[in-house]
Amino acid sequence: MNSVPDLKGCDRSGPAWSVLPRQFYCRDTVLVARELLGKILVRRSRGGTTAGRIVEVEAYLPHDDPACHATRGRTRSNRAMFGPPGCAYVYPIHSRYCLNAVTLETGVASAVLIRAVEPLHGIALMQRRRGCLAVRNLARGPARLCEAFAVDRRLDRWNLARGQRLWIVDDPATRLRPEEIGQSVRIGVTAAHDLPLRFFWRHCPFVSGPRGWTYAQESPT
DNA sequence: CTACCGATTGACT
DNA sequence: GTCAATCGGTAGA
Repeated sequence: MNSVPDLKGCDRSGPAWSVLPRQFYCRDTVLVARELLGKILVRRSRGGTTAGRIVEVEAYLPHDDPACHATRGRTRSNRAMFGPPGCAYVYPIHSRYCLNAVTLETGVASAVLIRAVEPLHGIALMQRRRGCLAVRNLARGPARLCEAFAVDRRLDRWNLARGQRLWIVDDPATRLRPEEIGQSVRIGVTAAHDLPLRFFWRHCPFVSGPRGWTYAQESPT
């Protein structure tokens, strides 16, 4: 269950890629967000398998973060965020979907939004699902990503640590150095637009956002 | 029930 | 660069 035999063409000779365990997500949300950069998102469905490298994420915090969907309390719609870490939180917006990974601990609502991946495997399938040929645009943006990976509400609360249907694997060959990680304010949010909780792989063409942002922001701290 | 709004995208000037 | 389509979630009558 831990190997990814389907990933022809992007598998590398070296240590086997392992599914990120629940423990990975049971940590500080910003830390999880930064470490998710470079990991591989995998989706296996009846139509086939797609995989892509995570290059852009945003953190949504449990406290003092008005942009977090759970900031006004628990509802039927956002209950995934209050559930166990390591599960998916799929939220509909503008008749599309966005994929999050729940973090921290059960009962505390926090998550990492996966905003963009670099398509690695199953590109033809993504092109068909998206109705788009340009590889750069297949999964650049949270809703595009979900369409390319056939992620919808049925995967809300799905356990990403199971290694089935939808999961994330470590790629030991890819470790981002701190200077390769850019940081900026989150895109599109109206509340808390001052918090720098977006993290992305600098100089990566598969990152979303207005032109220039990719290279503009330096990471403080 | 209605009214408003959004963690978006793609088309267009 | 600007802008509107689109629809589920949420709040409020």
